[in-house]
Amino acid sequence: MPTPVRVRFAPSPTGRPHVGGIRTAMFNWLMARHAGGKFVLRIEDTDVTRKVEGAVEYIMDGLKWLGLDWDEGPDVGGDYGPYYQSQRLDLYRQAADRLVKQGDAYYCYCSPERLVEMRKEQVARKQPPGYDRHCRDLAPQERAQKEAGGIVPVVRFKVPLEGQTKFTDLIYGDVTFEHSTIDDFVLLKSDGYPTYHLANVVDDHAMEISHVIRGEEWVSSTPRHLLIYGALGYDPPQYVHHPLIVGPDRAKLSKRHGDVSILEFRKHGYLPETMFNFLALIGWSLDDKTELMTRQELIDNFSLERIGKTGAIFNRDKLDWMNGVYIRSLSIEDFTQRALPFLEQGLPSPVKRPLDIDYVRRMMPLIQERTKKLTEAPGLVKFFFVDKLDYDPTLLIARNMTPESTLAALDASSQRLSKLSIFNEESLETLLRPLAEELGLKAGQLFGALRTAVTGETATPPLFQTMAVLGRERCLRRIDEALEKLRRLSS
RNA sequence: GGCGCAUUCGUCUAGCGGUUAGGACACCUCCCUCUCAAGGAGGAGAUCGCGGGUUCAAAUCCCGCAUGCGCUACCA
Repeated sequence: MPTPVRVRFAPSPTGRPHVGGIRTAMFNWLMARHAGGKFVLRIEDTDVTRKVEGAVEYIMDGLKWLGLDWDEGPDVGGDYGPYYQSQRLDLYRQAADRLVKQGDAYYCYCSPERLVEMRKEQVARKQPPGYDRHCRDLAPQERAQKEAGGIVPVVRFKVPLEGQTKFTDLIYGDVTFEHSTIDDFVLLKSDGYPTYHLANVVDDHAMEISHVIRGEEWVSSTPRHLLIYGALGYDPPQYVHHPLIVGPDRAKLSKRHGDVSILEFRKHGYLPETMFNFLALIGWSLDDKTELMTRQELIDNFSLERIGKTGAIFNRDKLDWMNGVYIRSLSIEDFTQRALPFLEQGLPSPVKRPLDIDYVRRMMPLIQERTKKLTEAPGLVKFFFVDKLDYDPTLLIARNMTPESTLAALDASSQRLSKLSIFNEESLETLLRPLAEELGLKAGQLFGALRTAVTGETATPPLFQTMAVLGRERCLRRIDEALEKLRRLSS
């Protein structure tokens, strides 16, 4: 029987959840769900200096938003806890002690200053920087002396001087590293916390992780991990390194490329469905044509073999397009509910809150297919709410028209409109189309003038539907105001 | 500098010895049309990083080179 699939997402709580990290989590999650395995969340809070308050909540928030639920983790527990590395310090200490006792690791008393200096010299001499193994073979009395001097040592791994470590990555294939290129890295820091390398190995083993799916930035660390597994006598997991998401300059995507937190995307009006689908498609593909996939389709079809090998630029244009597709696919009620918070937030402050939900419901169908991001919604419906429209009066004058002809057209419209018995899309169309002809105008000319008069915009949803939602009173008042503007313009 | 990995339209990608190198976003044109969208139909855009091989045949296999990225911390 093959070992059960157990994968993990192991973020470091140093800030808001980066889309790259979330994509790593997603690949792990997809792997678990596809194989019927377990997805565990483990918090790697071993760097006290970079720890950010609230970061764990941000990370969980981001994961939950995308529906990446975990079977084991800090909040839900599990048989392999605790899931905060800061609560597993004994385990790392024991492992480090054992390695020292076995002769696979040693105490190092070198000061940070010495290490910096050493590296500076190495670089100056064009030597590869790396620990010079100063403390690797310290005599017992030398050690005692350092200890007596109050120096708290770190524990370093004793990397074999010769030989090589090979591994087969499920994406990149066979990778080989010469031991001579690996220096004696730190396992346990002087503050008693482990480094990533030690903690990662100890925990992945203890938690029976079957596949380590992580970013490509970790491939050069993998031989170190393998060396630790070997020294500890553990069987290593399968390694799966995936390519990174990069910025337009092809460098690893980071803060300096702008908003990279998954939470920012939510704030900017992207749907979780979009992000899920889009992120899955960066570096992974099903075939030569399928791009729009539901969460379930992604689970069903996911496979490690179809993850590519090259870093991908995050294509905002395509993200926006996809978000539009998902927005259009929403039921009108769903769309309304999702857009509502953005309207409450984004409409001009004089607009009374809470918003009149029935009124909102009537305009939402008009903007759904025009919305790419939920943040655009307020701008698209603003004219339904504001009292005074503020626009350039010359926008009222359509092509081949004058202030005078526009005035006449609007005036005629106003009179007819006030006498219209039913004020809906149909009746408006049957009234206004013939009117245009009667006035000797093209439909576009009359409608254009009315559009601007009634909305203050030149691009809006279809005129009759828009007017129907606005209602007769508002329309007539706005046409009056437009007439006023025109008169001021010509005088 | 060292080590590792990568390299197909502007971008994301399909391709796994024989294809007119396919699709998507963006772009352009046309249609629809009261504007804007959406939708439909087209178009342009890739000598598959470069140079050598192997082979009847290479984007696909091999070797060099170039370029890019990653790592090179008591950070992850």
